[in-house]
Amino acid sequence: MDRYVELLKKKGLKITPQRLEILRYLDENRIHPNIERIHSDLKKDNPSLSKTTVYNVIDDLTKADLLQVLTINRFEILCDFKADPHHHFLCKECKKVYDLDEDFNCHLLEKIRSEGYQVDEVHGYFKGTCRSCLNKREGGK
Amino acid sequence: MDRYVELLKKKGLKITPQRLEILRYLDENRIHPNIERIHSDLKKDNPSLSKTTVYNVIDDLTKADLLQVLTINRFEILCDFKADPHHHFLCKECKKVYDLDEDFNCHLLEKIRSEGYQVDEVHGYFKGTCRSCLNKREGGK
DNA sequence: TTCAAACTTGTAACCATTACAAGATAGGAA
DNA sequence: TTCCTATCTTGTAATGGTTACAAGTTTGAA
Repeated sequence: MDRYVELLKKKGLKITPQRLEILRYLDENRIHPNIERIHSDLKKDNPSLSKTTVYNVIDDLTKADLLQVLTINRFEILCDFKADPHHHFLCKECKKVYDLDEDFNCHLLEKIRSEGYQVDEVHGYFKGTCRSCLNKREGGK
Repeated sequence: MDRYVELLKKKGLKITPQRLEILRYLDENRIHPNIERIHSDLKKDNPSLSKTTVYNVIDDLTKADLLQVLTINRFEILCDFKADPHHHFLCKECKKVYDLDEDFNCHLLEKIRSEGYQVDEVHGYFKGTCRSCLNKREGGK
């Protein structure tokens, strides 16, 4: 059985071509695309795809914990296929968002849990300038 | 000299009553208010205060590194008087944002710096349920 | 095969944020 | 102190991403 069909079934969601396409797209394109990007890319193969559907599907899949939505900046919603939880680096020059695969070894998390908070999500957003943009600056001198 | 006048002067910003009021308000009310809340609270003493001014001042003060803007959720901009950098916990039930004063002891930060990234900001957003809401649940049983 | 619930689509509405222009203010220079 | 210009504040209008809605379609269980 198709990997994405299985994911949807496991969550009790109906199998639709739109959901499968969006899941596959996000799994195969780990570029943290915004809604506009997802819509315009998938429209190429499915011209009738509505932007409203992209919003709806992203909502459904996020609620089902198959995706996560990044709020790393206030200008757009970025979508991220959620395999393992991981953190993110936003380059303020080229606006690219990089995955940080390693977990931060986090004392604070244990501490706030011990204080009685129930922690469901941990988002680490690092912002600055990526190596590629730093190199360009050097080169430009 | 007034503390807030000093802050603005240090950053080369003009001293205006609106900027002073907003700075003072955010310093004295560490509740991570959104634009609407800041505007409606300050309007009480200054009825002519425009919401556009609130937006402008928040922008200016953020650029001057006197404030930070939280993008902990995608529904609103929350403003935070920036003393020391610190992280945040969002309770998904009562929507309150708590300050986490302790730094997370972060290996990942050192690691990505060592890989050549220039890191200017670290935002830690923890989400879940706060103790107060957990207690209410227990009590409600 | 049937059928109700759920999903997709397009359009219209919403509303937070931004753009803009006119008037007011701050603060350095004379 | 007065003047003058750059900057700031204000209200209104425009923008554009997101959501609401209703009609038509599809899914999947019976």
